[in-house]
Amino acid sequence: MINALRGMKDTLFPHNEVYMYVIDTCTKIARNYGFSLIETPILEETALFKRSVGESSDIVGKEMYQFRDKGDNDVCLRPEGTAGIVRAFIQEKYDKAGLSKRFFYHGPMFRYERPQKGRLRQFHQFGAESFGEANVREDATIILMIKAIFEALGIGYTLEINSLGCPACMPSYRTGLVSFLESVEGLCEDCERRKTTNPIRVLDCKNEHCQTLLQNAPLIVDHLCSTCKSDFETLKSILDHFGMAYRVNPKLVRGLDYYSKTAFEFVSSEIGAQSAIAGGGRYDRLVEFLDGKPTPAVGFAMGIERLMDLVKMPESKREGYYIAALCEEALESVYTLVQQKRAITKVLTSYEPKSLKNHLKAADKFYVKFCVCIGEDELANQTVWIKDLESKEEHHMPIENF
RNA sequence: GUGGGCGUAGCUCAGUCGGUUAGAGCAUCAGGUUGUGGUUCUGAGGGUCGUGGGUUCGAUCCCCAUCGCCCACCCCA
Repeated sequence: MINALRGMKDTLFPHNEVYMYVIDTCTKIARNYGFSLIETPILEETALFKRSVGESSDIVGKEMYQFRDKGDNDVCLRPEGTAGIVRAFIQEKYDKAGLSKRFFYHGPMFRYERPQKGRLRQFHQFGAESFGEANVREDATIILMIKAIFEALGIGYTLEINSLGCPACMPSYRTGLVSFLESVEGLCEDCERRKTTNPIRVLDCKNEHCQTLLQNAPLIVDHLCSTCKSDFETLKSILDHFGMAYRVNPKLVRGLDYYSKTAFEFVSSEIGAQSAIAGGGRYDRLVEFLDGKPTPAVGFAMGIERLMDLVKMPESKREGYYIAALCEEALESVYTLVQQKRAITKVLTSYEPKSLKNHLKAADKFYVKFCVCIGEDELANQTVWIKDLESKEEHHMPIENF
């Protein structure tokens, strides 16, 4: 027997109903915010991710599904959505046109990791990217949009925000932090490694000993330039104004290299260790990193599988018909009726004549609203017998009126 | 890559301190006399006890290996 690859799942009913519900809800809200759908290829040139996500990140370093195709191109299954969209934005020359554009997307992403709760090798994200808008209100808008989505889906969460600074203030903070870290003795192995790869992440270490050593570490929020600082204040005041509760987490670092200024993460406490359900922020420099004209941008992505456990689905309703025969002679007219009715609504049937009791059981299991049967009496009178499975009302009607 | 846990019916799991026909619940199917569902009653089908090897008179149980799944670390959605 051949099974699906590790970390890759089939999605079947009723699980995929939840998936569709999430996508539909997100899509509707994103449209209200002026975003339009973009679809980019799942396979892209490896260089795209190396340059955008960053060589130093784990994603590029060890988690990419990378291979050579038959034309000897170095390609990758996309590990995240933003890079491809930025590529498309530039390829369409929207950067040169100086247009502001808002896109949303959803689909599979691939990372070669050990699967665990809330982590798959093929997983799905819904996300949105806004290009050309430097105003911090756009950052706030995106956070409020996610808030609207989670409220619509009935998902509880907490929001953490941070500012990562900009090219004016981040580099000097970073060197300051690194020299602080150099002065500290006894950091854990991971942190020693992070000192060079991603020093800010040291602040986020879960090792208690490290945390005590880091008590006096400099924090980026205390070293923001005046622009970043006032933007961060504006962001917070907008969130306050709209009743969006948040916690400033000065140690919040987005995993991907391209973020600047606003960084945020929506977290759920109900889904295991992988608790980030949405994350995003501003990435004003990514477009130029990918050879486009400098264009400010901000976006987010949410992990659909992580959401699916939390979604409260609306109650499903009985829908459609079950149409079946009580005797051999009725099979043909049943089959015809079924095909006719399927032009209008959901119809299930049985190819075998069975007892009324069996058909009712089947109809109930399929969760349709009406059970329709044709037997000897109905054939003789050219009628159908129809029962509403909710109200339990039943009656006959002429077959041509059905 | 590193830890820990687990593989017995379609699903969720019992169980055998190693002993003869391996169990339950749910699900499925068939019945409870004439054509009435979601509740109930009766019955049936369905398992090479993950795979391979070893120990033993005898292994689903003990040992080794292997594969797979889950959870956690790392990192992220």
